[in-house]
Amino acid sequence: MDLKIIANGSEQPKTGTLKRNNERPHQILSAAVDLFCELGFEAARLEDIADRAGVSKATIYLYFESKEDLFFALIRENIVPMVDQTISQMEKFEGPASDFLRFKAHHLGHALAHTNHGAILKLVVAESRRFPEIADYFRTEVPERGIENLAKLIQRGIDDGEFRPCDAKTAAALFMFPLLMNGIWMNSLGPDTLIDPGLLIEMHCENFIRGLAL
Amino acid sequence: MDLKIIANGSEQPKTGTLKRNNERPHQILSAAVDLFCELGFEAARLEDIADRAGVSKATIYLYFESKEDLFFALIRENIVPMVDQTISQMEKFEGPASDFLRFKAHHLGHALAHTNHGAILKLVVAESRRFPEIADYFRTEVPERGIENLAKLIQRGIDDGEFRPCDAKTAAALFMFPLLMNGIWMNSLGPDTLIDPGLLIEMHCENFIRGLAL
DNA sequence: AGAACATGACTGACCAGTCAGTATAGCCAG
DNA sequence: CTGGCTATACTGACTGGTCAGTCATGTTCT
Repeated sequence: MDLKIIANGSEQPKTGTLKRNNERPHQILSAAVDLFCELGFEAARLEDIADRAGVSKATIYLYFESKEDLFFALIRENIVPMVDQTISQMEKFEGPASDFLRFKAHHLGHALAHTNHGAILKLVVAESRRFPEIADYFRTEVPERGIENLAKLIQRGIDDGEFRPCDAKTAAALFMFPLLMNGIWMNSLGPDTLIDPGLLIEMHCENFIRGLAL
Repeated sequence: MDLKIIANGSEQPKTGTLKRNNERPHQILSAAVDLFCELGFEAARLEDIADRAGVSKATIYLYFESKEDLFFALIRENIVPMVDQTISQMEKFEGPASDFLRFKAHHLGHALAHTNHGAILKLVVAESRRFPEIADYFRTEVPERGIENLAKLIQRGIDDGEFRPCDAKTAAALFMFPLLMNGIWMNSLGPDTLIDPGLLIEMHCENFIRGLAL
C-alpha cells in the first residue's frame, strides 16, 4: 500500500483561502487522536471523529486519504516532533549524563502518564501488527532514533567514569521502558490506587542511576 | 452487563458424551488467543476463529456467550493461573529476596517476551478502556494480587537489611514494568535489532537489585 | 462567474449473532 | 439385534445493523 498524505499541517495556503480551511486538518486530527486513544483504531467511528471536529464525514476525505492515513498523520504530527525536540535538547546538553536522565525522566514520564502521549503509544503498540507500514515508520522515527541518541548520552556517561561499563543501547531501553509502561498503564488499567505514577518515576530515576553508578 | 460463562474448562462430562466435546472449549479458546493477539479484539473475526478451531461459527456459541465472553475466558484460563502459580512460589520461597527476583525476572521475562503472554498483555491493555468489566477483573486478579505479593517479598528484603528502605509497592511495580514493556514490545514493534530481550532482562535484574541494595 | 469548500444521502461490504435443520450416539422396547 | 426415539453436537444459511468511503449537489468566498 502507498500512503500519500494529502494534507499535512505545514501545507501553505495557496491563495486567499477561507480562514477556517487552515484549521481543518488540525481540528480533524485532534478529534481523531481523542477517539482513537479512547476506543482504538477499529472502534473509533469516522462519523464521531467528524462530529467532534465539527465537520461532516465527507470533509475528512478532503484532507486525509483514509482512516489509516489519519492514524499515520497522528504519529507524524504528535509524536515525531517530540522526538526531534528531545534529540536536539540532548545534543545541546553538556552537564553530567545523569542530570539529563533525571530531567528527561520527569519530563517524558509526566507527558506519557498525564497527556495523551501515553494513549498514543498504547494505540501504536496495539495496532502495529495490523499496520506494518505505520509500525515501520514509527519504529524508525521514534524508538530507533530515540534509543540511539540516548545510548550516545549514556556512553558518554560511561566514558566519563560517571557510569559503570555496560551495553549503552540496552541501558537506554531500560531507562525508557518503565516510563513507557507507566504511560501505557495510566492510559489503560490505571489510574488506580496501586501505582503512584509520580512516585514511580521518581524512584525509577533514583534507582536506575544508582544501579548504573560506578 | 453480566458475563456468564456457559462452559468452563473444568466442567464435568455428564454422561457418556462425545470425546470431542470436552476438547471444544479449549480448541476454540486456543484459536481465539492466537487471532485476538495477532489482530486485536475487533479485527479478529469469529468465523476465522471457528475455522482455526475446526468448527463452525455457531459452535462457538454453544460454549461461549459472546465474543466478549471469549476474551474474558482467555484471561481466566491463560493468565490468572500463572499469577496463582507465582504467588504460591513466592509464599514458599525462603532465601534472599534478590534470588527470587532474579529467578522471577528470567522466568516471567522470558514468558512475556517469547510466548503469547506478552501478546495477551498487549491485548488487555489495548482493549481495557472499552471493556471496563474485563479490565476490572484483570486488574484485581492480576496486577493487584501480583504487586501486593511482590511488595511483601521486597518489604521482607528491606526488613532483613538486604534492600534499602523504600516504598515496597512502587518498587514491585518498578521491578515488573520493564518486563511487561519488554513483553509488549516484542509482541508489537519487535523483535528488532534495537533491543535484545534476553540482555535487557539480565541487565534489568542486575541494575534493579544494585539500585535497591543498601 | 467560478473556484474552493463542504455536506447529506447513499452504497457495498462486512460481521456478530441466530435459527431451523442435519447427524450421530446412546438407549430401550419388542 | 434392530428399528424407532430422544438428547446432544454441530452447521449452513440467513439477518439486522454497522461503517468506510463516494458522489451529486449545495454554499461561500473572491
